[in-house]
Amino acid sequence: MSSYCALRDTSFDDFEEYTSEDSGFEKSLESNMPPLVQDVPPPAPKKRGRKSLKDKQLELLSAEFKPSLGVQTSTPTKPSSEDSKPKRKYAMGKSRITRNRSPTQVVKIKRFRRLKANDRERNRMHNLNEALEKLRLTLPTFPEETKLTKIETLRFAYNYIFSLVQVLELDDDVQLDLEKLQSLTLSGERINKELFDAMFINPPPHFMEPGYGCNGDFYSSMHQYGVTMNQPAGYDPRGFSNQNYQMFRGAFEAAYNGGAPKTLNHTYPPASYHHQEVQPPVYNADYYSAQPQPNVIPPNFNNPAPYPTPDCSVNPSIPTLQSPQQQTMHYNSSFYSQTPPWSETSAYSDSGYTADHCRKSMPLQAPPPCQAYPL
DNA sequence: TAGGCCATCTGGTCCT
DNA sequence: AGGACCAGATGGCCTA
Repeated sequence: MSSYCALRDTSFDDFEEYTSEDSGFEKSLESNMPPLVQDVPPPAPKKRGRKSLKDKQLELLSAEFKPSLGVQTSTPTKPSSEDSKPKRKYAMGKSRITRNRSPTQVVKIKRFRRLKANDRERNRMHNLNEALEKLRLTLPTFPEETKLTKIETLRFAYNYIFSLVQVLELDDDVQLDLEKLQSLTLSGERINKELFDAMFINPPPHFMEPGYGCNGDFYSSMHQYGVTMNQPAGYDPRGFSNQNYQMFRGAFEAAYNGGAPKTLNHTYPPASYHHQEVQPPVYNADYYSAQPQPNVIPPNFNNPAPYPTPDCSVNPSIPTLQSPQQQTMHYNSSFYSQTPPWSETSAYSDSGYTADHCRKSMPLQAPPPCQAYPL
């Protein structure tokens, strides 16, 4: 994990600690202030974002605290205990910053701490963005090479995980590759990215009509597209036809094969599962690279049963993964940008259908938090 | 040029 | 006291 810090760990406050009794505070700043340089090179040049004010500020501070030639510039050492003077007792109500400080000194100290906080915040955001980038790379790749925005990445990740869980929960008696998927038609329409988008991810607004459980969801979309849903007694919205299941399964397998990480070791199920008494086995990437295993059902809120232990090491059926370049499914940005309809903050809630409504009208459950690919 | 996206700064709050 | 976290503000870059 890369990180950088524009300011050294040597804090102004520590520095202040052993100069607090130095009447020549300004002078000590000049001679003892740690150099304000970057320890580590900054991240790669950014495409966006304004030019950092940090550099200007640090330049100013550096100039202000720049040691003159011939002046000791190494980090000053704290005087030994023998040399230390008796501790001064400070007036009540005075902070370490304000005591014995001129207004100018207080301003400078606060400014220095502010710059340190800025640096920490910047580094924190870089770490956050780095984690988001890992998530972005975990998702199916984009032939168009359009970088997902942050919100798109998060929304698509949620949908993607949800979809994969749904696939795993379905019956697993169909083997379908991408070619077969692409040869299928639905209502006389060849499956293309627009139809895929509309069916699975981003149903058009006019599909958002009451009557199909959670409006805007996958099943509603399929129904709107004329998909015949099996509706046996005790209607289960997941029991759609075999052909439509094939399309669903194949589509997400294609995405799955195109974007699943290949080399990382992961643990699964999520940490929340560890709260249960049964200790689950550790799954590796091969497990997730393999075809969904029959009778291997991840626990959800309705099915907290223990995980079976797949023996991937001796399973010869693990398929060869497609590289992202081989993936032929095409998605555009809108594929990723929709708030999941089961989300509490979904735009669908504006139409009166909230996540709570979805839960009541559909037995589908949101997937458990997935930690298969730790960031 | 407006709007989206982003990085950064900033002050407040909470926690250790 | 100081760090982590958060959200609002600001301004730069890019695109339609």
